[in-house]
Amino acid sequence: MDTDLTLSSLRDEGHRITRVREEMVKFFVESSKPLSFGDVMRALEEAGLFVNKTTVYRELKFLLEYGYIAEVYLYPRKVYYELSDLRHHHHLVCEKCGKIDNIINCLVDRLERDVLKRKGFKIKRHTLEFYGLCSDCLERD
Amino acid sequence: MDTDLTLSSLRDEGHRITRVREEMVKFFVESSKPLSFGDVMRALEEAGLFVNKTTVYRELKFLLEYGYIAEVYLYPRKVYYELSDLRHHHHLVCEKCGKIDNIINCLVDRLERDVLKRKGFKIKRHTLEFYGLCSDCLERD
DNA sequence: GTAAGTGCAAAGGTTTTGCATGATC
DNA sequence: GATCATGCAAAACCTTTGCACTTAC
Repeated sequence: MDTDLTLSSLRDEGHRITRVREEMVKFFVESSKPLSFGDVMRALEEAGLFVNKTTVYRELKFLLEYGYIAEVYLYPRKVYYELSDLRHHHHLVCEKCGKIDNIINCLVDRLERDVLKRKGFKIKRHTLEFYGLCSDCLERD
Repeated sequence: MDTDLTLSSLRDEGHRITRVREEMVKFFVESSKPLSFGDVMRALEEAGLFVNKTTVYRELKFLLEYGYIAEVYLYPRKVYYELSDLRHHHHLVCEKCGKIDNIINCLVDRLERDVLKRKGFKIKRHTLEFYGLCSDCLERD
């Protein structure tokens, strides 16, 4: 999804396009990794938009509510947000530098059928996060 | 690990065994699922121990610090704790009733070798959580 | 007796709410 | 101009800290 398409979609659904909304959508579309509340605040400031934190919290909630972004919970105890229409993927979290990367291959589907059979649990979705050392930190070791 | 062994281990490491510590260790040993801060508070009250929340937070921190329990982050935005010496496993979280169950088979190891090869990311650990409907909620549907 | 655990109150951090003002359509 | 977005202050919520008191060893 690109920024303009997303904004059109928002407009079509009857939502207003404010400066903050526009910038935040842009950040999410252009980001290759999940963004925290702080990441968004910082990005807005860097774009010259000095917005109140309440507004950012409300906008995140808005984008969540209308399904444009999704929440991701990563160690240590932090909430991140990312576009919800990304291809199903998982995260690589470097435990040294904190860098987050995505991997888009998911081999868990087979497991899911197995779990339903063994536990009678109908899986609707899953999260899979890997923690370790990114290639940069591996080299520096 | 059983309760007495864990308490002996704590004693051997020079830690004191208080009533709160003893009960909390017991809860964790006997629980088949991760416990939240609130779960622990409630369990203590049910055992007739009306303990200050500060004490519970401190005890959780203590058990974490000495590696007796580990943190688990589950939707929606909640921290849980579980024994850290459990066999490697994953969680089944029912999105309707909130019940949490464990599954002890992990087929992700193969994936990890793959990720190192493709991304140069050295995986040290991973978390895998399944969200869906437990067998009880499936039946009631 | 000493070191560690506990309770209470207060402080920190993060997220939400209420209400008056401002912007978008 | 009606509705939605925003800023500010205050509240709510969760977790931690400081300090005096108590308990385990």
